[in-house]
Amino acid sequence: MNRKKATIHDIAKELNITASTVSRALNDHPRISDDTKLAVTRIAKELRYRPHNLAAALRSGKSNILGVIIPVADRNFFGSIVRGIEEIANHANYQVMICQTYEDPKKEAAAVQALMNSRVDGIIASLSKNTLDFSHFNKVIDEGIPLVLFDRYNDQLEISHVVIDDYQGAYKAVVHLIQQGCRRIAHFTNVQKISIYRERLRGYKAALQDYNIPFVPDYVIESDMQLLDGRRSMEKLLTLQEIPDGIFSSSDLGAMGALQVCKENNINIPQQIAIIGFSNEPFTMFSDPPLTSVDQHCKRMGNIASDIFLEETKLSGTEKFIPKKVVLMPELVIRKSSLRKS
Amino acid sequence: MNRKKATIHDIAKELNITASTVSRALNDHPRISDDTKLAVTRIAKELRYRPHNLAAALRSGKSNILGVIIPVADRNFFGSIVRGIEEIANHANYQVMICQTYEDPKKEAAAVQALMNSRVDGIIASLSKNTLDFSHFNKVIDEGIPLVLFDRYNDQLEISHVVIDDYQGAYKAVVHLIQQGCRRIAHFTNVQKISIYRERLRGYKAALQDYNIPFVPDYVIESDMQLLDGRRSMEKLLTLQEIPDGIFSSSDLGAMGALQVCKENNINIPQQIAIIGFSNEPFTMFSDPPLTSVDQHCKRMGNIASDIFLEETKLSGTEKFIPKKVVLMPELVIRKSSLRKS
DNA sequence: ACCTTTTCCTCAATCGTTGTCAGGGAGGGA
DNA sequence: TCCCTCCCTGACAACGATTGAGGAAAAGGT
Repeated sequence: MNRKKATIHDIAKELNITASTVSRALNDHPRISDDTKLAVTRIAKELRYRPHNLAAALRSGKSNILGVIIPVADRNFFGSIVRGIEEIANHANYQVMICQTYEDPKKEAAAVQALMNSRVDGIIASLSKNTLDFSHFNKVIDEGIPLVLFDRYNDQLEISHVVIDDYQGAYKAVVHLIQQGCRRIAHFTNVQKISIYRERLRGYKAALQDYNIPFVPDYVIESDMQLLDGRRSMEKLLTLQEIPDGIFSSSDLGAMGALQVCKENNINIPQQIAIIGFSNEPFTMFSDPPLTSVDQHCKRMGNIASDIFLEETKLSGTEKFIPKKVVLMPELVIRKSSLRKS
Repeated sequence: MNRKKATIHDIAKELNITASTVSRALNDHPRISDDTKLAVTRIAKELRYRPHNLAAALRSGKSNILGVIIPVADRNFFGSIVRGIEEIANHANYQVMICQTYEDPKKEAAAVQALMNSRVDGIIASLSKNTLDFSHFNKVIDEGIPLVLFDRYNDQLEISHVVIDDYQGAYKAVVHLIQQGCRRIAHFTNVQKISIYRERLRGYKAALQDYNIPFVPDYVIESDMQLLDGRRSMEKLLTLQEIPDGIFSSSDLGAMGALQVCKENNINIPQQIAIIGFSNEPFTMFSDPPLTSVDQHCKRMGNIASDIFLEETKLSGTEKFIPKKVVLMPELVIRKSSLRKS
């Protein structure tokens, strides 16, 4: 019977008042008497009234939707981020709209456009690995829509962002290796397009220097750092005259690949070669030996990104917010793959 | 300068035509001349016109938003599902809106409500573990909004859903154990509220029966099947007079816990005890020995859920769709934790 | 009794698009 | 020449909510 949904007009008619009053009553407007508010909410319940977010959004210019752009949803890191974002956003009464870029800059631009068309109140995003042209993000800024980037960032941009201190993370990891007695430390890194990998490399070099360990170019191997890449990189290392006695990989998968190859060659980990990964993916704790890794506090990163968005939203309208940068200190999670002395 | 966004009216004014015509031109309406279409798109680009999805949604009653409800985003299973859903939905021009329930039925009901208020065109959801009251889902059905459940399902409902054949998955796993020579096979399961665990238990029992292996109640252990639960369960098993020689766990984490305890007790895996998990989480391939597990084809499940949604959307309006059930055959991924004979 | 304040509510416009209905102009057939 | 189509476009009213301005009634002060 009640096929059609009830609107504020229906409530208004029922009570012989206007829709305006109903609207204000429902929004707890101070200049509406408690009596009417009560009556309105009562009838609203009776008629099973449900607010029409779209209509409200259209009129008010506020959709209460937060757009999130991630490379892929099925990686622990991004899943955790999404969780962290949603946790906070939801409490502030925002719905989260998700887009995946699959690391494709074109899809990234399309996602931005789609979210803008949906009139999201803000966007939280992580750059795709291959993004070089950032004009789609500038559009967002130009429109005055709060934008927060996380993890992957580019210094050309002046946008709020939350990242971890990749430099420190790498530094800590390498220092730990040194303290465990490693002197020939290799490093797996990605092509140097994206700042996080540059920073980690920088941290790696700095640690070596601080401990007077010579930097050996042959020990730095570039790849995509997936499992297979890690294996190949390790195999390459094994052909050197001076085989490394420690590896700091910028990805956990890369580290795992190396670990597998070492085991297959009966190389003792950590005694002969100590290994450290990056990201603290869930699988790191289950390998044998468990893999030491650098934790990025993913969920927290998501929380903070949401917080920044909310802040900027609040400020919005007054004047343009100055970009805010939050740097989280990563945490070295020490496990057996790097622990020589117990 | 162009602070305000261009609307179809702006385009119309520019060309001395009406907004209706512009709208039709942009939507490639057949009764608009190619000339006007061209002119419109040209001016549209010039004015940087961007469609206002909300306005269109309000008017047309179609938001092109698909709601997704999952327990949590930071678990591989659900991340993959989300990815699978978005992949398809995005191609069909839908945006995906995400809600997490954290396994809380109240949050689940709230999520349904929120999505309905956002006038999503459909909802894809997985039940929270503790949901017993399904009225919020019935509301969705009553409103005629396509609803698709995945993985976790309840037979009280008559709703389209896509699940894997948990019975077969379990059956295959246990048969594999038997073929590897196991005769005393234990099973880790969850409390029996949710059908997937009941089905797996059923498959377990059936396999035993088919191979004339007696069912030993002591070998079935109920828990939440997290890592620690798995450990405790294994410890419990080790106190029995007849220690099992095979374990089929309904979760990978549970299996991992058992595996850890076995290794700590110098029990050879798989020779003394063979172990199989369920879900084929990423970490299963990295443990030592790698863990045999049952793959659920998560991403594919997401794809199919999206497909069903799209189908129902197409049918919608004609008559009510009959609920569709898709059952995926799970795949036993055999790794060393269960492989005795090479 | 009169004027001022408060308190509470109504009016009407508006957000950007789309669907319906009607109409103008060109072209063809008789 | 007239009428009938066929194409294309215009006009207008929704969709459901919010918002600012304005006004009636009640309350308060002198």
